Amino acid sequence: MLDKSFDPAAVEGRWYGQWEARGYFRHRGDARPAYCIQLPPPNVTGTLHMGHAFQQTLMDALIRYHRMRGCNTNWVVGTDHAGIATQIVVERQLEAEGRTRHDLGRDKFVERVWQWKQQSGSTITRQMRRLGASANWEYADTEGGKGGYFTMDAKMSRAVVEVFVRLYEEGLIYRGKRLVNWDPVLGTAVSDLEVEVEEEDGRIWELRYPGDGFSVTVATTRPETMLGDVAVAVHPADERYKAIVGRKVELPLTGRAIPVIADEYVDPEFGTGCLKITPAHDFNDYQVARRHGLEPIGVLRLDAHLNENVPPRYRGLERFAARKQILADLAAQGLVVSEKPYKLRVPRSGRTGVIVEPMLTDQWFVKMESMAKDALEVVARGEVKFFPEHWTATYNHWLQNIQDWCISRQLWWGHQIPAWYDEAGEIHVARSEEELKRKFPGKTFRRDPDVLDTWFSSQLVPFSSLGWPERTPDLETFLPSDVLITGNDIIFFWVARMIMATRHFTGKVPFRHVYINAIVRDAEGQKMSKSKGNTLDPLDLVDGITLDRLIEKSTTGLLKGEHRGRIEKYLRSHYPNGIPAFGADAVRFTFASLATFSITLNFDLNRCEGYRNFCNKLWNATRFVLMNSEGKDCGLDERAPFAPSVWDRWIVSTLQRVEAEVESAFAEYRFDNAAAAIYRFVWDEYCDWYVEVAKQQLAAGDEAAQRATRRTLVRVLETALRLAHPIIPFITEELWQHVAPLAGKQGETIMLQPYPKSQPEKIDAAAEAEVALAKQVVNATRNLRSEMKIAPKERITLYVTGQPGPASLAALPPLARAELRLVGELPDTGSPVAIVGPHRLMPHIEVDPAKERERLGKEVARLSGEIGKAKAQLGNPSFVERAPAAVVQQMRERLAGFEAALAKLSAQLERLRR
RNA sequence: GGGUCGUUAGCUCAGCGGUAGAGCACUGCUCUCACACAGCAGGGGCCACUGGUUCGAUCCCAGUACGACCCACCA
Repeated sequence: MLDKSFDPAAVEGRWYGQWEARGYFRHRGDARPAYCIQLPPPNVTGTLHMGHAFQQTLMDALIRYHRMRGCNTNWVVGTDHAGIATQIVVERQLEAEGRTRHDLGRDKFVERVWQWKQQSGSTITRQMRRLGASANWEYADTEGGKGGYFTMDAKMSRAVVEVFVRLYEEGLIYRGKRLVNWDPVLGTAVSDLEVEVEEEDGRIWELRYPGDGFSVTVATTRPETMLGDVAVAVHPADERYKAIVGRKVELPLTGRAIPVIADEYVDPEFGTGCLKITPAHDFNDYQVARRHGLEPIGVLRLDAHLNENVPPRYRGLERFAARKQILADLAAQGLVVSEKPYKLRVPRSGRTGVIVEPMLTDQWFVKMESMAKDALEVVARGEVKFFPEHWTATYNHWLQNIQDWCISRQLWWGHQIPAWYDEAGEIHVARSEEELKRKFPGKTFRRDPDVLDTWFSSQLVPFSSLGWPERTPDLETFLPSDVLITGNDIIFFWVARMIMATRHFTGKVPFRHVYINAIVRDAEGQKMSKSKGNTLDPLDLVDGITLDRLIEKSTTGLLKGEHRGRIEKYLRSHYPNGIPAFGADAVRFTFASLATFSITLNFDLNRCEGYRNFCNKLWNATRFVLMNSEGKDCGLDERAPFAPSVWDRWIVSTLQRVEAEVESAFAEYRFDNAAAAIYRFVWDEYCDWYVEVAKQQLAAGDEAAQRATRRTLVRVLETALRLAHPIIPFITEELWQHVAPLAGKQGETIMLQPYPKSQPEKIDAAAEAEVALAKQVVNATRNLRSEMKIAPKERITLYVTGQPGPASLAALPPLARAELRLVGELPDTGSPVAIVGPHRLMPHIEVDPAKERERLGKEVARLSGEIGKAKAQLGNPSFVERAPAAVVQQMRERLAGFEAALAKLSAQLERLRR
């Protein structure tokens, strides 16, 4: 016997361990069609946030759906070493101990990161399990941690080296001194994508550079870079400056003379039309200088302090201190023409938030042009499709304007670049140092200290996780995978690069579909952020949390103390009683219901509560069915007399439609529609109508009718559980264990049962039409009861004209609490009347004739209005001529229906007037 | 500067050429033998604005306003 209400904690605890232990999540080596999803590998030391929970819910729903549809499913999971992010975390730990990574040295530091990884590495995979993720944990898992692959484990690393070497051999990887974005705090290059440009309030200065008998005025937002100027540029067509092009000006504070050059890049309309050229610290200036054969002069050290190329006075100054000093010195010489507030776009490092400097350094790059072209083509050909489709434009735009990718990072945590330098400084790229030593006996080599951008290894995941470069059967079976579910923020970082890399190395696309999931916001549509206190921990929704604990959690580890008060206030007003335990199924159902093609998803706790209630509804419906079916004849013996009612046929028919609806919803990735279809069927149809009628059929029917009712109750429920399982796995498993035997089903788990398939032959249009009318009749009667303020418990006598069918006859007594009197004409009592299709309904009660006339008068007015509108439409000749015949016909029928109802009502009103 | 998405009931969102929908919230009445995490009934919308196309527009087109996001080299 089931408990009186659904207790998610008890149910969830029972199932996940068993599923995993019995190996249900694993792929098989058989001939069934393959279905594969690659999880975007979360940071190994990360914790689960709402975005993960959302994505994973969708992935798990698809995996479970396809597993039940008979596919050989393989949800490939793993974790990412997340170079910069992880290194920062460990460096902060060291900082707290008063040490830096340099105190430890590279080997010890890397060792320490591994320790941190071992210690905190399984958090996120544990959390995924709590949400029911049926991932293939043991797959691609060389560390035996049942957490999938790790991007730095031996197998994945081997693929990284292989890819690097091959690209180098193909001439697609090169090393060179280039201007790159430099994070002076981390001391590493970062890629364009890792730089976030924000508009900020700053200043702009105009500086005068004196020449012989003339001077030029240039504008700058970064005065400290003037020490590295190599020229002043003007537009070639600018009449004001034609005379001075080719002449020299003195670069103040340095005594250097620099030329005035002419270049198309300069906008003569902006400022004075003169532009200082600092090639070592500006991307545009770098290009200009190259065109004019000017050598860059770097003035910044890698830590963004001024270097030895500047006058002694400024050497060693930090960049902003230098700015101050330089401005003061220039002002003293009368060379600062103006200083104004200015909105400028400041490039900041995505990880540290520090202002990045363009810095001339030796770095490794990948040539992107040819691979990008191919990646554009496979999408254009439809081999990879985006959902929603408009993301294709974003993808295309980036690839059409792609720059070479700087892949080297001056970090310690990551894949060290497989390149060595011999004594002569010659570069050798090889699979290992041993290979080099065999090739060049006696030589000594020094390995390049740089590591690769984390995305360099992530981009290989679609094939490296399947065993590449070995030609494994899995590579054959599961590449391409079926769908990638990920956020729009990593279309460039990851999606595009996976397509390029996978195409290049395997000739295949990595996945056929890309579903770009919505960004999870809070209920008010605000971005979730720790400093606002509006983040939600998915597991707090599952398990519940008290207000005190929530405040404690949200305010520990904060950097800025002043946020604390605001966060606490937010939490107290939004969660005065903490968060109740909704359970994993409710959280999943909420995510599915909110998964429209919108760009954002506002996670509303009220919705979550509603879907917890839905789970409880399903639980109780099952409870009812079990109470009435266990130990009784549920029609398992096909030979026993069996008399299904029109309601029985109707619910089975409706089920077929819902099955079809869910199937197309999944095919279109419309999880919201799938969830809504299931919700409506279970609650609005099965519980609200079928179960209520079934009560009557069980109480009053003969043996054959009872058998048919039980059989229908049980089988429809059993099917609905399977239908809902991909979205709400725990509760459906628990309930299915009880229901399945009554439906004659065997099996250890619902997970491996076949998914319900719509059977069109079971669609019964006649039953549907009859039940639709019966519902209207019941609703109209209930409406009359409510309007007439008849007590809910009171049974009424109801006169009905028009020979009601069996569906109405069965439903009216229990659902409208009415004793029926079938009549040809209504008695002349002045009781209220409702008109439904061919029927007139009249509860036998005493009413105030005046009030009843008023009520009928309102209804007459409403109908007259509708008739007016319909007549106007049909009276319009161009409508009748041009609109499709079916639409016109529909309008005529509508009008006829209104007119018939109005005639009956008018007659009734007339009678009241007598 | 270029681009994408959005603006529908109090809130969060479906619908996308022919009678405006859901969940939650709200208002009544019911603790009725599966469920008060419930049942029944009900109120609530010039579908942002302005034009156009059409017999007909929330839906298609153009523009405007507001909002969100992405890309971009103006010192």
